[in-house]
Amino acid sequence: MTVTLADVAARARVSPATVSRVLNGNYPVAATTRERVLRAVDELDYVLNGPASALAAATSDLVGILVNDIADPFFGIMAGAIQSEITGPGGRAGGERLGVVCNTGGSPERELTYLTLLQRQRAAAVVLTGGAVESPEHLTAVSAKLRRLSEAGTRVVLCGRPPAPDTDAIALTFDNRGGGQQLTEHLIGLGHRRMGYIAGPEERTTTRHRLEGHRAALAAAGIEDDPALTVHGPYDRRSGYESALELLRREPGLTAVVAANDTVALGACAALRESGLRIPEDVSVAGFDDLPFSIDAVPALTTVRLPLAEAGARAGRIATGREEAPPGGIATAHGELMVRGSTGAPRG
Amino acid sequence: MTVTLADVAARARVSPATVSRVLNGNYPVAATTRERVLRAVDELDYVLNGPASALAAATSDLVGILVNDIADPFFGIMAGAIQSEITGPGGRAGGERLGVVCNTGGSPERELTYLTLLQRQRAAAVVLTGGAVESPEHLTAVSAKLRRLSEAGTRVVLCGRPPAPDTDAIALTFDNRGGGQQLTEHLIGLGHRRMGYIAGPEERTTTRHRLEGHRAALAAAGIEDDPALTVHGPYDRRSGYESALELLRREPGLTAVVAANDTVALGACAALRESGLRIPEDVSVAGFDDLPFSIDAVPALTTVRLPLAEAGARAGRIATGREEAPPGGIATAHGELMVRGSTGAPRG
DNA sequence: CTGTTAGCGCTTTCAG
DNA sequence: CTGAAAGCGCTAACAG
Repeated sequence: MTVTLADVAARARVSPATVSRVLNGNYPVAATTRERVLRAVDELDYVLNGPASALAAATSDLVGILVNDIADPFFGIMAGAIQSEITGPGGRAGGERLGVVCNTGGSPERELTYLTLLQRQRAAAVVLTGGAVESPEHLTAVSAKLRRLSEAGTRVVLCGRPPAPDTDAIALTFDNRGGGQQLTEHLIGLGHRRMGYIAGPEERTTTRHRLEGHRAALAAAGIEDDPALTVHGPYDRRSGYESALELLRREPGLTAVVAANDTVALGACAALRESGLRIPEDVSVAGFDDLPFSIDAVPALTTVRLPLAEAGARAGRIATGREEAPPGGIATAHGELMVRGSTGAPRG
Repeated sequence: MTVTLADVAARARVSPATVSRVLNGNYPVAATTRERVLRAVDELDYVLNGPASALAAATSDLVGILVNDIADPFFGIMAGAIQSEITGPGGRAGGERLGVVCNTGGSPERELTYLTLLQRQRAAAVVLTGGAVESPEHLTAVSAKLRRLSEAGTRVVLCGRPPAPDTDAIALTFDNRGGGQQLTEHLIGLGHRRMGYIAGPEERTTTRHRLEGHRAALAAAGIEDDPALTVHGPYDRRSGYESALELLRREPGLTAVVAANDTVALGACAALRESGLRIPEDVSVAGFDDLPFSIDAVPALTTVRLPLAEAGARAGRIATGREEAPPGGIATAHGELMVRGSTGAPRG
């Protein structure tokens, strides 16, 4: 029914082994033989059977990319960069790898499920993006899974995620702490003293690191860190909107709002505006990530640019073995402060 | 080295077939035997070999989702909805399907490549999202590929994409033409007569349909369709920015700009603002899609909301056989006009 | 309800 | 440089 490698072999009048060799291109084959085989492949419209090939070779051309939220450009940009480095010539059979992105929705269970699914597929590599959940059980469960994957020959790369202790995973992290600190220092430099902070979900590393940077800046400037001025919520617009309102309620004298990321910042802007406050005259607002839409906010958002695409591309290359792992298996990329219209000196 | 089904069988003191049966859960097995097997699986930390299983069963648990641009929330929202309906219990082995998204970058070649890769993996289903490229060669190539996939038992679903003639593909399309028409009718109703149109890439169906709707509205109102007032470009912010400038150059008397989608509209807004024009007092602006950020534009964007998540979820269910295909294999979802602050009556 | 027996289609030594 | 043969790990009849 469906065309198999044996059919191709018959048509090209060679053995199946030879066909396999030309398809995989990893073994010397006479030019004329190769051509004959290729012609037969073409004429029969043959497509290699991936599962059979993966079974025999004990590894597949699949590369999994895990993201927390596929609808969020933060992950979309990284995933796109990773995938474009992965897909293309260089895989085993037929020379093509299959880079696929899996959406965990931020759920630790789904992350584990996907990891198992990819392990089951004997994936060639797995790239995990975005902050990790810090619950101890999940951390050990993920580490164990990653170790098992490594043992089975799957390359594991973390992109924009802190290193996983006790694993062979290569980590390309972002300096969220440093970025957060820079941002708050900028605000302090403008004269702000009463600043609200809209943080991400409590248990994520990204949240914690950005917040730590913020607090480090406050401490360095001798500003008291009032716990009432920090509110946690998901990384979405709605959280920004509601948290900004809550902060205003708690401290009407606020002169600036620092948000966990750009999306949250946009929500905060909406809330402030609806409360009759001007940005930045009455309240300054800052975000994080510098996603494409941030420059279109009115006023344009002050934020910290993260090299999302660059890190993703590098992760993709490392995952496919086309680039060396960084020394020690860890590399840190720094953010760049982008000062724009949404921050200014406080009133009075 | 790695644990196989035979190891589990040995430990549970049953035959490999029995282990397979409890794992696939598609065959009666005594409760006590099942339990014994499950325990062995657990103790051995056994993970099914996907390729072997797929080879033997002649189908895999992979479901591919093709998107044009993974960094664009338009696709992210659809892909997320599709994937969440796909992943989860219901697959063959171990009860889990692997929904994976593939980023074509809008390139017809990469689309075909991914399709071949998925065919090679014996994917259970494939969902293609977003507008298709209309070049005749590509159209026939894709149709041929989809036919081949269907023949091999892969379910094919199109989501937000026009039907593919001569294939068995189920199509869930959007009424882009109707949406475009409504939007322009709204502008005409406000009194606009000189409107610029920033269209998407020339060869895509989505572009053509939205433009046709716009023109239909013009024609119905007896407004001449000046070709100079339509500019084509990619579906990105930059195109919106530059095209708006170009339109202004061609027709300084413009009172409204209709954009191919929200992202383009945002770019246009930036250009207008920088040209010293107020929105909507001097120029009205409208988008399409109603992506989450559109409500945060200042002023909020008038646009057409498309049921992205709903369509994606349905596509996911159809792809996994949990929902009937619509009659005739085609269903059309309509957009909803969202009138917001970015459109108003023209000057004078 | 459970075991036995053939493969699924490819890769990979091992010989030539 | 090419062929023959032995599986890879699982599923699916077919018996029992």
